[in-house]
Amino acid sequence: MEILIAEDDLQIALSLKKNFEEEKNHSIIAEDGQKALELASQIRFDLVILDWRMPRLTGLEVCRHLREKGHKVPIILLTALSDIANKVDALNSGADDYVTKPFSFEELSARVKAVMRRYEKSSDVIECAHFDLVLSDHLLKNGSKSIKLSDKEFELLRYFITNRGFILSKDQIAENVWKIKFNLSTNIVEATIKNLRKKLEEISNRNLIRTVYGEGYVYTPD
Amino acid sequence: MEILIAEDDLQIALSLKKNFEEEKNHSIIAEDGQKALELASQIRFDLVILDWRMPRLTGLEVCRHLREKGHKVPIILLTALSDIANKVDALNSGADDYVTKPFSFEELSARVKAVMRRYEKSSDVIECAHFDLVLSDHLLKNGSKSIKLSDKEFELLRYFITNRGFILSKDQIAENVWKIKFNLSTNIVEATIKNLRKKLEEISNRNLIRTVYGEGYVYTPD
DNA sequence: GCAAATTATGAAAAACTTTTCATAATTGTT
DNA sequence: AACAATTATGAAAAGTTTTTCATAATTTGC
Repeated sequence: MEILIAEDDLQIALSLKKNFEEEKNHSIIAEDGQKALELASQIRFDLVILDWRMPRLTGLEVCRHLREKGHKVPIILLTALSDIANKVDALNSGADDYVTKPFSFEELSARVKAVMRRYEKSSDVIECAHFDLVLSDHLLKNGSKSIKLSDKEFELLRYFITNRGFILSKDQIAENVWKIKFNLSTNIVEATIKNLRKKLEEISNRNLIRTVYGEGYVYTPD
Repeated sequence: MEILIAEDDLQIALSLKKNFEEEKNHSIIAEDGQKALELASQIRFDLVILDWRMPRLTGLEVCRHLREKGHKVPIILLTALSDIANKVDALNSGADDYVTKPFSFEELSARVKAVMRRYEKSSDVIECAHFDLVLSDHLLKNGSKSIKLSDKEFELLRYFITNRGFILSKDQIAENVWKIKFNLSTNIVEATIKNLRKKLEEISNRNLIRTVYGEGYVYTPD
């Protein structure tokens, strides 16, 4: 992992660098805000750690500039200040998290992991028990097979997955997937569920969508 | 937004509920960990707030159980403890964030917003200069409009975006987007570029795909 | 076990997407 | 400016997806 450490206190910066290196991560130190902004604009980092108080540009300013330019890199702010207004500012500036000084490397590391987990989780693939769902490709995948879902099948499955374990009525499904106030004169939900079930069966050899008579359907991944 | 507040101190719980309601959010209070787990398993919440110290099950235990069952709902832990080990535990348990008691509603609210922002934005959206591209929906969006791309248009645009600034030959495009060894007897690339250009023009009022005569096409977002 | 309600399914119809093809417009070269 | 090559475009043809509809199968309560 490539980390940018923006911190003017060289003692802290070097200590962080050493600790990150023990975790097999590579880091680059920027000694002021301006340098940090330049580096982050030129090099692709996996994580940016910004000290709040720095010469030339504060961490908050660097963070805002990066977000304005559309950079999505995970950012953690280090702040020596403990008052609430600043914490609120930090989170509203587009930073993903902040750590209050003084902190142990252990605490920073836990926050880094949490932030990275969030970024990874919100990735393009939802890993389900019996298959992976590739969001941007609308593709069901397992080790050997790969099945393309139609638009409606995909949206239906996504709705089921985000509400796994809950009974979803046909009205609810129609409203959320088809975005129509449900009009009982159609059985489009049943028809699409039939097609989705067929593809889910093909990939998982299971019936993952259970019918609850009179109430609706439940998606149960187990 | 539907919020679950798990907090045994009724005074705190009711104060949170009142504050959330002022922000037009609906909340349900669970007075112990067991209740919280049951509610979260039955009802679909947009956010779960768990007090650390609760009768029957601690917030941490509720959090772990929910994550084990595959629930992806955003979770924020409230902790009265300030020692590092617990903060680390909190983030490693699958919670998205934690707030240390005592806290102001303002601080909790900022954290809620940060957590929700992360869940919503995630990496499902590529923010381009003149529009957003929603990957899973194959949708071009700006403030006012929303245009659906067909599968091929989407894959073509994604290929252009990931290779912005580079001239891409028709052979390259055909090989990467259509996954066919190119067979010069078709003008499918030109045809699809025409349609994609029309939609990009509609959303951005610009010709973002430039033709380089004899060489190919370049996507230039500026 | 029967009747009423509900859900499942195959197939036709309607609506879209993708591809092809013929022709028009543009570009670079001489 | 004229030409040859390349790219753009409208429209038809082929292929998919979405929706509808009629009928079959299943479930629940009596």
